[in-house]
Amino acid sequence: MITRSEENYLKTIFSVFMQTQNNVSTNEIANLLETSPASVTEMIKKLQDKNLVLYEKYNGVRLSNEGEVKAIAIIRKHRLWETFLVRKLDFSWSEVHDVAEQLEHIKSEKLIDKLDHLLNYPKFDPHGDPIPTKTGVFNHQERISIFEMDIDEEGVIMGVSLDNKDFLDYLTKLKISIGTKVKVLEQIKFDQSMKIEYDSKTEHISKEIAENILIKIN
Amino acid sequence: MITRSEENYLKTIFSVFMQTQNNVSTNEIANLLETSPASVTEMIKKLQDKNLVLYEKYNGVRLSNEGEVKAIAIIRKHRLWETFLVRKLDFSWSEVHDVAEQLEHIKSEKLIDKLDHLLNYPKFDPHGDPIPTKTGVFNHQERISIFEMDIDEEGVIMGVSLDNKDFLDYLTKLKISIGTKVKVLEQIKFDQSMKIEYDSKTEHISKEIAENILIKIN
DNA sequence: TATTGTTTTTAGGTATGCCTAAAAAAAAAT
DNA sequence: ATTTTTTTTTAGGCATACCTAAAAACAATA
Repeated sequence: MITRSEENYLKTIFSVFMQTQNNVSTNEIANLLETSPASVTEMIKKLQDKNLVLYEKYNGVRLSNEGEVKAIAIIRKHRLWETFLVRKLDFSWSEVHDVAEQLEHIKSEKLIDKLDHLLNYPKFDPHGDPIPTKTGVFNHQERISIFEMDIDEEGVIMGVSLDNKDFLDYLTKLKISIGTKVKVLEQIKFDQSMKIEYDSKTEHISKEIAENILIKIN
Repeated sequence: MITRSEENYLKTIFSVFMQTQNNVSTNEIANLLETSPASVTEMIKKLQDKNLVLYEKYNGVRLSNEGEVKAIAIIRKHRLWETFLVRKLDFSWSEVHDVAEQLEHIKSEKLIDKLDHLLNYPKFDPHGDPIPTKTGVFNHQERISIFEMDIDEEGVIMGVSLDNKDFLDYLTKLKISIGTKVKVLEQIKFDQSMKIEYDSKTEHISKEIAENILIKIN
């Protein structure tokens, strides 16, 4: 049996590795899970004993194949629950994270299959992140942030890279959501903020906002 | 913060007290929770420190008002989740227990309110047990078992008093469900089994089955 | 290369929720 | 009323998942 805590470690290691493609450091895991480096070392050893991670002292950690399967299953559950909360229970996209964080640990294969069916096998969650299939396949969509777009370039918003309530609430206030068509009008040198156009209006967004809104590429 | 384990103790104490109206013994809790009496004593002390139970050494335990509110909230969650699983995810009534046992511990008032709304504020769960309202009010329905009925007496099935997979699967096989009208035809002295009539057919059921099917009274 | 600074690990503790075995209290039987 | 049996509690341990402080390893810089 895999514990809730172990599941959280696997999820964290998976998502950092996805971004960096490098072994994940003890410190980084400790920061993300808001725990001490010492606790992380201890837990990693436990995960190693269970063949869920590959670990060498002082050299970070990565998931084993088995660990990756488990991590993807948790991510699948998290994203399906988020989709359920938004679509069926009228949660806003800024409210779903904490609840999904709990629901993702419920153990029942049947439950998650039925949920998937109820939602009609969604490919993306409310934040635009891909929902892996039962067999662990991600529907990958190349995305870049608005910050990386060129002047006059256009794109369609496909997701966000930050799951923070204030950020998401602000986007809602700006009426920016998945599917919105945007065009970059100007980039201000001084603070790297940007002027963008969408829904026939212009808005001025900070660098931090621009960096965390993702648009489709190709 | 109340832990998952504490919640399970409260739930158990509540349901035993409901049936017996007496202080609940250490041993009984231990049996129901499949733990040792020593662990129960220890936990009860912790619950006492949190003012969730009233406890005197060697004299059993009962819930405080605060503990009862908490217990009812958990039962509400459990029964709403069971209703959701059956109505929305096509679980059979024999499959819901274990999953609901996990889901009942999810902490989110909003989640449960929304679920209640989605299900249109159900008053009874799939086993015919009342679902307390948000304010803790039970919709009480007087029920007796088929075993307690007299010969030629008729009634409508309102629920079951046993949440056991084999039992519920057998009822499904017999096409006995909530709402079914039944009439007692005969009671066999020897083994106290019964002949009953429903849906224009007769069936022969054991004492144990008859005891666990509940019909409406008055 | 030696020193300084950072990261990681080890060592030793804590709270939770279990356990077994033994002691104490209560209940039942003689 | 005393003995026996049952129930409950206490005492001492164990695993999980955290912690802090100190030691060890690694990385960066003079």
